[in-house]
Amino acid sequence: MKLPPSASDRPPTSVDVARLAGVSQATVSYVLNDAPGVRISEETRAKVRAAADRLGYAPHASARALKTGRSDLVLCPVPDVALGSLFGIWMREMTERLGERGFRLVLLQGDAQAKGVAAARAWAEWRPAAVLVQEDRLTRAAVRQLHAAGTAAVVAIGPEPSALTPTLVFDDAGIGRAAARHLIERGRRRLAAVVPTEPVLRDFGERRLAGVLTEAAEAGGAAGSGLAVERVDLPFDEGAAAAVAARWAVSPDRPDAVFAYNDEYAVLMLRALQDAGLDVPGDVALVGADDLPWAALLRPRISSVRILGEGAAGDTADWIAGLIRDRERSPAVHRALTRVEIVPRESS
Amino acid sequence: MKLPPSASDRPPTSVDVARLAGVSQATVSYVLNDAPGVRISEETRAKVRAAADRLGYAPHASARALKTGRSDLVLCPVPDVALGSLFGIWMREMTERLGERGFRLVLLQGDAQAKGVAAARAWAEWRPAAVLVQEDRLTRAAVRQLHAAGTAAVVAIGPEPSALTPTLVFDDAGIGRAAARHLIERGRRRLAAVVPTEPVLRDFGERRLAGVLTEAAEAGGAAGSGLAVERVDLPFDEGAAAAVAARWAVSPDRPDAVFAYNDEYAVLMLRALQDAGLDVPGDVALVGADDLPWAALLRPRISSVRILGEGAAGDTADWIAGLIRDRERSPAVHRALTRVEIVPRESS
DNA sequence: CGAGGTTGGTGAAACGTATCACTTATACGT
DNA sequence: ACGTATAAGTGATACGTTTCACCAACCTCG
Repeated sequence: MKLPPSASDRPPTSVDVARLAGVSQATVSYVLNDAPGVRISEETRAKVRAAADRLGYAPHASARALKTGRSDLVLCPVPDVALGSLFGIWMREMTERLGERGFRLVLLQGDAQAKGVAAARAWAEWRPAAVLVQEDRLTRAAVRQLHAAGTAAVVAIGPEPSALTPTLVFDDAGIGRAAARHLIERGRRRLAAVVPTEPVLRDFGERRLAGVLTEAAEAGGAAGSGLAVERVDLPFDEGAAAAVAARWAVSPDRPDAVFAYNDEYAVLMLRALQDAGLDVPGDVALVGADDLPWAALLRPRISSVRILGEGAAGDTADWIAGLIRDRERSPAVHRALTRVEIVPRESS
Repeated sequence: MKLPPSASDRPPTSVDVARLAGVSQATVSYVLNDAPGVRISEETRAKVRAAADRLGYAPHASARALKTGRSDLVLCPVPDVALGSLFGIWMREMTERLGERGFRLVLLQGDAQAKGVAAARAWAEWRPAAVLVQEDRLTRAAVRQLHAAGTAAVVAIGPEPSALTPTLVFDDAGIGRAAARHLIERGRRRLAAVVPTEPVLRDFGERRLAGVLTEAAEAGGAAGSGLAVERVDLPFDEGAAAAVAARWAVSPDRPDAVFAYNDEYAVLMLRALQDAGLDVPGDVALVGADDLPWAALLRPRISSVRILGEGAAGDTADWIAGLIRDRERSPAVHRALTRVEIVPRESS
């Protein structure tokens, strides 16, 4: 393959394409963008496309963003890329669905500490169409900064609707509810819920615990009580888990069921409970969450709450696209990943 | 907090800042960029900065990129965000280190199928300073396309130096070597190495297997042989693993040690081996990799190869920055994550 | 045969920034 | 007092697009 006769060493521009095709630069723009309501003959279109191809022309996104005043970027600053496989699946699908609607989802990470208006200013520099960000990293000033910089949609991600801006609600409480319902149906009455102490996970843990409490309260009213919920704050540490298990081993009113936040904490609790001489599920039932593939391989196989991520991203992408188009006339709340189901196995 | 008296609803520009500060737009640019070799009084600098602050001015990154011809973006198209925690740690550190050098690392995902020149054209649109991408998604035409669009550094990520462009070598073979060395030192002679059949993981698996083979060959020469390595292609499926274990259970020359690719495959093999009546580590030793926290909690606790990610990113960031500055005079190969160590536990 | 519509384009003006080439005012050396 | 050096800053241009306002043919029809 020969190099096209490049007039210079600078990247080819639409002017170069126009020159090669023998048309004006405006025509190139119209053709390559398939501009609606513009009449260009098929013959000319073919010439332009051929010229663009020959030159390996790639439009200058920055020039376009400058001219139009906004980019097709949807920024998503994340605290940590490895937030779990569920997040990865959701992200991949969101990327695809937003792409179909003309947007490009981009992950920023690293500036986990950057919050508020300083972070907002950094995000605003690329004039994104939308910013998707964890609710607790937003302030009123940050939202205003982003809007002032032309960001059409500032979307908070959190467990409940934000007062500041439209919110994408991830229903972590529903995970706790599903776990609790399952355990109660199996006849368990004294539930424990693990809340991780790690910075990022704690907030999710709180919500999952809240779901357990909600479900227990409802079932308690219906089934005539006897229901109790114990909260267990736990770092991912074998010693800490062992201490909890040791306490339970000698306690007459120990929990007969544990919702362990997720499958990783479930294996932590499993080990501790077994080491303390407690049988799972005989003495204590155990439920994790996220349905990680390897959790089904343990002894006993661990029951888990599965979150159904597939297919839901299309609606969310539509919501975000709508928000970008017209923030006023779009619903301020969208719920994602609401479909959860228990996968019962040997541990409960 | 009151809104600054915004003259319009458009985002503030450097001209607005200049007007408010009573200076020219050029001065604003010089001050806010700390331009070297330009003499501006401290008094004026203060005025400009105050005005920018009052207006909530955020520079228009696209306008800057258009003017300067290049952006500070380092694009990293990844097939899947949840590539494992190690990748996450490495990414976070790279983001930080590149940030210190004036670059912004950005993750693109989703277009996993996009390869070659079409993908390159899409990446080139933002005129990134560098593109970091899995080696197998590059072609000669793609590299040329990116360079033609002004990308200073096209970096391949792969197990060995690419012929096309500078390469960031991730030494997966070293992981296999470390596992094999450990097992051989423990007196094992008939090794098996698991290679996942999943699309993304297979390539890594091949490299880890290659490391096992290398180490076995070297040790075989020294220790007087008897060493054998069996390759096990395995999907993450309990039935498939059980079939392998069942075959081994009745085989006189079954492996006495398995390197399971990673900790997840290790638990898959562990379950299958135990179900087949084989003792771990009595009959078969087992080693995983990635040192996931929960793998240490199984029965038996699983030995693992740990990759030391911390601290190595600074050198890599320097290398990439050097590549961007002067591609010709920079080394064409950089090795990352070369420090691995075995974490021996009960399973080996 | 000329008014008016349609087809197929073109010219030129921004968008917000960086930066080169100047300009003005003051200080300095003799 | 004169020329020169320096400090402090300004004016204007160009980067590559999109898009608005035109324009030249050609066709149609009374």
